[in-house]
Amino acid sequence: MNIVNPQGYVPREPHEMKYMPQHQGPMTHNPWVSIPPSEPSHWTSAMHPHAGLHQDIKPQTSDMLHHRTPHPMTHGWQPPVSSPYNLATSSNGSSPLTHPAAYMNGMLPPQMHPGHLRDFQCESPVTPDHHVHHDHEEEAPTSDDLEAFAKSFKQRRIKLGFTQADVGLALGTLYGNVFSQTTICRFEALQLSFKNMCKLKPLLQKWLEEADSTTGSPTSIDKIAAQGRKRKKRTSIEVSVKGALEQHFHKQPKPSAQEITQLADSLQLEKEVVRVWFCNRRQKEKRMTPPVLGPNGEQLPNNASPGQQMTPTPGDYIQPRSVEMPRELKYPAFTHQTMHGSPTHLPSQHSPPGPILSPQMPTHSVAQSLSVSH
DNA sequence: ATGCATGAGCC
DNA sequence: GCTCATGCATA
Repeated sequence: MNIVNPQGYVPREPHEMKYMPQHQGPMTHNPWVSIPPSEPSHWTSAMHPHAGLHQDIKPQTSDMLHHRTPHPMTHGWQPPVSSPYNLATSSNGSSPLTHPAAYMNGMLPPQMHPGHLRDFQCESPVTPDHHVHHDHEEEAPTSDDLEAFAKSFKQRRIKLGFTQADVGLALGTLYGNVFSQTTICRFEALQLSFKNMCKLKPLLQKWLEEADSTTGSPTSIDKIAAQGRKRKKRTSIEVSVKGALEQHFHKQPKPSAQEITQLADSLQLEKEVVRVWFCNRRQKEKRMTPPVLGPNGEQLPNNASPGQQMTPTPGDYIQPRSVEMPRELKYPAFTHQTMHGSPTHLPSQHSPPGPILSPQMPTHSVAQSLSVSH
């Protein structure tokens, strides 16, 4: 009763098209709708495990810029009408949303490496020869820095009249790395991993500088609509079922394949759904983990300190990639409440039954170390 | 703003 | 199969 689409991908309702690019072809509808379900029981993998145009795979380089329709729109950018912001706070009547794009055509600032953001290290975000003395340190932001930056970023972004989506897009045209509204949103809300925050900060910082120095968006709005891949329709898990999952999560954050199968079976969910749920739950845990603050307010790496890890079992995954915390190590002091300027809604689903099993200590941290596999 | 999903990289 | 970065779709 809890699953929305028991049989896999479901054709999307047309009305769901949220943000359609203004100048998109009239029939650029949901890609996956039109694709004939050759595999009724499976959503994606069956289709084309490897198409060349996955939009998920970030178009690292600026090639996406070149896909753009060649219209000479220097001013083609139109303020997102849907955005409550654009008109909002432009104190000066001058609309900031127009501007001759200086280096919008895929030119990448020297310091950016479009293709290798993943390799970015918080420790060395910039090349040594690029030691500018901005009033912002790009070398190794502390979580305080990040928090402050994120906050001011959001503020200024709004002032300038841009939406999160605008920014994400602009990053694409400017540096060749497009990001979604989601990501920008999470950045502002500090809901990314520390490392990820570090990675994005310089980009956003740069954008910000651009944005308010030019008072406009150098962007050409171009949405490379999602194309190609078919995406499974989001499964909606019933509250009660979620409760059950949560419960299991507390007992066992990393259930074995068999346990998953079992659980899936008893909850009448697809195994994959359950597996993914746990993955996501763990991921979420990592960022929502209560700031395990030390006595003086110092924080402890709730991110499962790789350094101090005792004996990782094969099944236990210990951040292989550089996830080194900066000296300050203050990572997720980030909590939804702290950051979100709007105390408007505290996600009810977000407050997990924390106090249920472990009133005494951070369960997850422990769980993280306790490898459960096998 | 966030839940569920995808895919790369790694083990 | 896991983590992690990221995003579509949706509440």
